[in-house]
Amino acid sequence: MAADTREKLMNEAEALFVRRGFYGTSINDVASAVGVSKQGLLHHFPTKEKLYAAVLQRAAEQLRGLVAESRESADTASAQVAKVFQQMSRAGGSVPGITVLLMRELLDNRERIDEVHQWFMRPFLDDLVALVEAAQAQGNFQGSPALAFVYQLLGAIQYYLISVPTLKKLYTEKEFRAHEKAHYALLENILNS
Amino acid sequence: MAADTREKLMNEAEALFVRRGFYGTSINDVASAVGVSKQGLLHHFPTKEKLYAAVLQRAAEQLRGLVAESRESADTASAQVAKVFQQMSRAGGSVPGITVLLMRELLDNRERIDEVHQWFMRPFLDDLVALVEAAQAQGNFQGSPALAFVYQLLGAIQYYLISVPTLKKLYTEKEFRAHEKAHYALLENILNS
DNA sequence: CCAGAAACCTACCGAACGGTAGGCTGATTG
DNA sequence: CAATCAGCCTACCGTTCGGTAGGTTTCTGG
Repeated sequence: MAADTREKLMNEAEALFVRRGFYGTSINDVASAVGVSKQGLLHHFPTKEKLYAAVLQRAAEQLRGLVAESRESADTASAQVAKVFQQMSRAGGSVPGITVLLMRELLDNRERIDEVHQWFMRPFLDDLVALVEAAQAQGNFQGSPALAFVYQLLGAIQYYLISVPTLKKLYTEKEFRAHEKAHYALLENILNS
Repeated sequence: MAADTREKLMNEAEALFVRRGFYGTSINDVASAVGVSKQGLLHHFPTKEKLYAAVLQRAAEQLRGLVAESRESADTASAQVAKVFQQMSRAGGSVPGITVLLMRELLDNRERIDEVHQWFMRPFLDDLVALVEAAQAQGNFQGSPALAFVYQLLGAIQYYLISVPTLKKLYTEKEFRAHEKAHYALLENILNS
């Protein structure tokens, strides 16, 4: 039951950090959403930063897990790359939330030195770059260095993902659907180069 | 002097909202950074939201101004499009800050209804789409609807921009320079299609 | 020259923040 | 069976938050 509460706290914290960011989320909100007092939370995570770090760490592991999964489920390197980015770009599942967390990290940690920040991005980027380089060695994705290629895709995918709620408000249902379709077609096009 | 203080407050507020976001910025910080008491600030902007809205509005106007400028300085539609995105992707100037503001808006306003939010994005997007459609009518940027094309570029550019501080920490100076060069080359490539 | 508005101040408020102190309870274990 | 300890609680602390009340100075137009 202990690990259960801990996990519930992390789930709720992730959801709230995603929605409102680190400063916009209070540990009281997290705790009461789980049905636990603030001090119950502080028993598991002694400070708010520790809670945030735990959420980030788990998210980073999930991202790397996504790469590992794709590596197993497809045989050619280019298919593996396509699989990873397809998984990331689909709106269902836990990836969009992690995407928002990652973007918030990029925005918030622009100046302060944060060791958490480094292991959050670096291994994931390294995995992706290695995968793309393997595909390039087999003749795919020519024309740009692997990191630039990865970044182009990450940017297009994640920017679109965080824009979805806004786009739904800005455009009619029909317009949005058309844009959604065109967006995925454009990604497919890049992934088949 | 009155308008002067007001402008200084908006400048400082923009810088702090960019660095720490809405929740992470206190009106006290903004005021004392300008050398004014908190109530001096509240005289010009009666609530924190009003201050934030004023900053957003000005940023939106600057973005539209960027499009208007580019429209005058280049003759062909495709050259105008290229000019806009080149201006946006260069790190100097005020665009990166606005970019961060815009991304924070996308992240924070995912659920709450915010009329401010709408005019912040919509006119800028409409301008860009119109420009791209004009270029498409002359044979450029084929293959994707204008909005999807715009979004691909916005995503790649803005995601890279907010990543720069992190990338500088993750990679060596030499690696970063190489990535930077490859990134701009990739953008050029898209803009010449 | 003077009335009034604009600009800015000190003092204060209630609420919410992250965090500490210390107690209770039920399961584990020597 | 006693001791421990994780798990969780109530009560409280100092600080900071956005915002109000009300006064003072400075600029400005008739």
